[in-house]
Amino acid sequence: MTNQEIAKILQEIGEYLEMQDVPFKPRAYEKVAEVIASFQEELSDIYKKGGLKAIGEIPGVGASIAGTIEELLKTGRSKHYEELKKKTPVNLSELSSVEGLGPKKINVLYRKLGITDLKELEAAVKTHKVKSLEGFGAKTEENILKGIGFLKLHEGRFSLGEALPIARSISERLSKVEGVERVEIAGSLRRMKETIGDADFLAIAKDPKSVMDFFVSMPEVGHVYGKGETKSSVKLKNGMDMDLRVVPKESYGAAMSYFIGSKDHNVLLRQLAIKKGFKLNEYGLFEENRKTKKQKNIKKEGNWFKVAGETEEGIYEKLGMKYIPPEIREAQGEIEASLNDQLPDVIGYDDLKGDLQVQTNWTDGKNSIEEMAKAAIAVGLDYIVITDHTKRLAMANGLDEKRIRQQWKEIDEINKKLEPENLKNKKPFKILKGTECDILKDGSMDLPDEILEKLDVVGASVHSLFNLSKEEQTERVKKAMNNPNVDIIFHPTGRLINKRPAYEVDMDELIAEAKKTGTVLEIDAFPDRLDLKDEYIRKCVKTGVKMSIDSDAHAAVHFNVLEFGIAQARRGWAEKKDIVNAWPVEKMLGMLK
DNA sequence: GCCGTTTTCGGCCCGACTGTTTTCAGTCG
Repeated sequence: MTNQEIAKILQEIGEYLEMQDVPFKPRAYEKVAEVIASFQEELSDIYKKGGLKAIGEIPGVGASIAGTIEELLKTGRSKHYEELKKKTPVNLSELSSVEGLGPKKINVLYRKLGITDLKELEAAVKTHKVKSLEGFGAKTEENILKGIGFLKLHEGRFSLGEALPIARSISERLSKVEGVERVEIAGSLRRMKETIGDADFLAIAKDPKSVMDFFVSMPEVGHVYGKGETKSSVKLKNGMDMDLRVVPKESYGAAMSYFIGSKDHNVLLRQLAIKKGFKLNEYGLFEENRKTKKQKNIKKEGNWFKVAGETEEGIYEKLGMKYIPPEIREAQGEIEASLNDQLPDVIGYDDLKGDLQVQTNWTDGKNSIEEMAKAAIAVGLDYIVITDHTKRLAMANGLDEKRIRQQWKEIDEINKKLEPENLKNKKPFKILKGTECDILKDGSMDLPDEILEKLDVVGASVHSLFNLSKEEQTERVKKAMNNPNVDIIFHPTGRLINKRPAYEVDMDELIAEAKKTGTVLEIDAFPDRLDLKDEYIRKCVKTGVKMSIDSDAHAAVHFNVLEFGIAQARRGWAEKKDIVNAWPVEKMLGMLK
C-alpha cells in the first residue's frame, strides 16, 4: 500500500469519527493523514526496515494508529475502517468534495435520505428533498447544487500536478520495453497546461506490438478502449485516459509537432506551410515533386517529396521559423513571433536561484527551518525566504509579534550554521526573514509596520472573506499594495484548481496598481494553485510588472513543485528578467521596496 | 488518539462566516 492510500483511509476514519461526534480523535487521524500524505519515504519501506517500532516514531502516530498502519501494510485492509464504513456506507471522498458538505451533513443525508454518492445527492437536491431536513434549507440546497456543478465542470480533467508524475512513470517504463528507441510525452501535458483531459505518448519502436502489449497490460490500466499496431487507448483505474502512438523514426518530429498541438496552433502552422508552398501533416513536411527532384536525402511519397520530418527543428527551419517551446504553442501570437525572430527567451527550468515563499513547523509546515533550508540547498537554490503565516490565521498557529521575533533569532543561528565552509558544495546560502502576512478585511496588515519594515521580504495574502464584492476585494488588495512594506502579493486570485474558483477581483486593476507601487505578483507553483494563471502572467510581462515563482512549500519535499510554477511562467511568456527570484539575492532584494 | 522543559493525566488552535435558527451547529481555513 502506498502512503497516499494509507493517508486516505486514515483521513476517512477521522471523518467517520467526526460524524459520531467523537471528541478529539478526528483531529488526531486527520493530522496523521496529512503527515503521511507528504512523507518522503514509503511507509512500507520503513516498516520493512524497522517494523512497528519505526512506524510508531512518525510524529502523530501512537500505539493505536501504528497498529492500523501495520494492519493496512500486511493485509491491505483495516477492521476499524471497515466497521465504520459499514455503519455509514457512503462514498466519502466524493461527497466531501462538494464545497460546504462535511461529515455531519453527509451523515444526516445518509440517515434521513439514504444518500451515498454524488448522483443520489444531485437527484435529492433537484427534487427538493434536502431542504426540509433539520439544519438544511433552500439556500443549502442551492449551494450544494452549485458545488456539484463546479465539480462536474472539471470532471475528467486532472491537474498537472496529478497527471505529470503518473505520465512520467509510465513513459519511463515504456522506454525500457525491448525494441523501444524513444518515448516522449505529447499533448497538453507536454505543453504543461494546468489541467489536462488525457495523456498522449509518442514512441519509436522496432516492434510496435510488444510495446502495445506492455501498454495495455500495465497494472494501473482499468479499461482498454482499443489496441492496434500504431495506436492504443486505455483508461487508468484512477479515471485518466491515455493514448500511445508508435510512429516511424523518419516522421518523429512531424508527429511530435502534430501531437503536442495545440489544435489551433497546428491549424495556423499548416496554413503557413501551404502559404510557403509546402504541405504539413503528422508524417512530415512535403514539397511538390518538380521542385525537389534533384535534391539528396529526400524520400518520395506520392506526388510529394518529404523535405523535413525527423525532427521538429528541421520543420521549423524549412518554414523559416525559430523553435517554439511547447508551453507557448497556444495560437497566441507565437507563430508570428517565431517568423519575426521575436520569440521570448522564456525562463528555463534551472533558472531559479531562490524561493520567496516557504512555510515551516513554526506554523502549518511539516519541517523545521533548518530542514527546509537543507532541502532547498539540495535542489540547488541559493536562498529562501521563511514566510510563516500570521496570527489572524489561528488554525495555522500564525505568528504574532513576539513569536516572529523569536523566529528571527533561530534564522540567524541557522544561517551561521550553514556558512559555505560547513556545506558540502561550499556555495553561499542564505535564509531570509519574511512573512506571509494576512490582508485583513479593510486592506490593513495582520502585523504592525514596525515588524514588517524589519523583514527582508514581506508577502501579503488574502485568506478570508472570499465573498466580498469585486470592488471591495480589489480595493482591499490595492490598499495592501500601497503599504510601503509589502513587497509581494502571494497567490493573487486565491483559486484552487478543480476545487474553488478565484475570488472576485479586478486583475487588470491590480496589475496596474502593482506597476504603480512596484509590487511583485507571485506565481504560486503549488499545482492546485498555479496562481497567477498564464494569461495574467502574460499581462504582467507586457505591463512590466515583476513576478516571483514560489513553491509555497509546506514540507521539504515540496520544492519539487517549482517546476510547475516555471512551466506556468513559460506559458505566460515570462523571461528571466521578469522573475525576481531568478536573480541573485542582492539584485532581488534591491528591487523590493 | 496523541503528547509532555507546564502534564503519564488532562489537555487538545480558534475566529469568522453561513444558514439555520431565534442562540447555535457545521464548515472552512
